[in-house]
Amino acid sequence: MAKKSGSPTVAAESEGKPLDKKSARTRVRILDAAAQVLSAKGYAGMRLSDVAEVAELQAPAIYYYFPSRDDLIEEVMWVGLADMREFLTKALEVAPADAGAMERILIAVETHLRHELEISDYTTAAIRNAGQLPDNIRDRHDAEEKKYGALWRDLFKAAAETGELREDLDPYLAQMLVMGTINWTAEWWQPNRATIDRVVANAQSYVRAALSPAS
Amino acid sequence: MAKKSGSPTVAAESEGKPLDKKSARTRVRILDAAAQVLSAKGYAGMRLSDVAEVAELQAPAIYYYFPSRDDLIEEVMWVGLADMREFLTKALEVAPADAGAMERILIAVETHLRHELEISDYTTAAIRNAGQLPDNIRDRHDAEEKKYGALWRDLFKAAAETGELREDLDPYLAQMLVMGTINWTAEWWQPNRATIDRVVANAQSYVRAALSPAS
DNA sequence: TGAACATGTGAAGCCCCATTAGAATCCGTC
DNA sequence: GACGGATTCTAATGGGGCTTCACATGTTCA
Repeated sequence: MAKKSGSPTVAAESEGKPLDKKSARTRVRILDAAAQVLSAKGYAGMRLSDVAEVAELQAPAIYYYFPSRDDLIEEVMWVGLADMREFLTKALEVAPADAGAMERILIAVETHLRHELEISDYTTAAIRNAGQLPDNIRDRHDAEEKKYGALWRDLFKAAAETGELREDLDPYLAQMLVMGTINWTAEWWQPNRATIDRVVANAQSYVRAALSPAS
Repeated sequence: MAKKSGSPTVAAESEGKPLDKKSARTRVRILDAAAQVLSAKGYAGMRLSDVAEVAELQAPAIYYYFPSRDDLIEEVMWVGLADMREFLTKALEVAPADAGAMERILIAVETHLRHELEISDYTTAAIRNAGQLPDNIRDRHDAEEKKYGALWRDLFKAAAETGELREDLDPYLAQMLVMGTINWTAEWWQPNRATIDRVVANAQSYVRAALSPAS
């Protein structure tokens, strides 16, 4: 179940430090490692020694970059969602102006899936551990999750208003069912069983048919 | 996120011991408690002291019933899946003889959802922690999961053969997308947002439309 | 009643792991 | 080519949690 690590985007926010110094790169290496271990072992199962090993340094070095284990985890979880939201926002911005509500939903499906399956670790860490966080970390995560959900809610609201969503589906429930459809892919997808393109195509076809009124 | 505990069915297999003795009931109390804690805290986060508290006894007492923490967890995870499989098997057996392939899939959707949302803790524990188990526990779990997946695979195979599954969907991918649709409900459903009946109705409508060829 | 067996307890052992302390090493700059 | 900050290491500290052990309490049945 070991996954790829790469974290190309990783909203490099930090606190005003330059981004290309050796220091910054080490910080990212630690975050990547943490995402990988967190995704595989879960909140309580992630050990700093494991993270250190993946990041190729000694555990105490982590404290040079993060005040505590929980702070590191909080950052990973937050980046996972924030990155995803940024991705989706951008994707919707560049969508053709004449795209209908359903087409915008399908764009969101593709964006979410590609991000989830390609960038991966951060997102799967965020998804899998959302329910297991202690209260102190949960707050920032929940806030970010709400923002991401709001993007989707707007898409469904629009579809309901333009009649592109079947009447016998509750918009809220439909949204949750779609998010389940795509979130779950991270649990079963493996590169050797089907290409990402195939998964995206099938998921889009599936969602469009599930939501659209009979023509 | 605390959930209900109840474990009505709990395939009471054990090793030939009588089922109604005080002892057996205590054993079930411990299993129920473990399922609840496991579901909430994850594999590594589940503490025997938490389980003991929920089960209303002292932690060492658990060792009278289970050889180790891992054995207890293994049993919870296994029961979660085995119970579900039994449920689904029975539901398909009593299905009307003239039910089509699609109807049988919708029966499976309903059965899975009701079991997941009503019986809950065992299933959510099994679902959430499947990826975080150490190898020694994983084996029995994977084997059972494969059996459950086989039931679904047959349903989709049948639908593909009778033409009740759209041609542009890969049967395997379609199965995974449907299972995502329903598995994910455990992550967001709350009794106060929608009744189980509504969720079931929406999910069935969603899945049928997603899979069926345009009429 | 009392003897065997079934259940449950409290205290202690021991390993693992986050975290801290203090020193070593690297690296650019004067 | 050595000073100073940045970065990383090794070696301890301390608490938490699974597990064991020896004993208490309860229960069943002759």
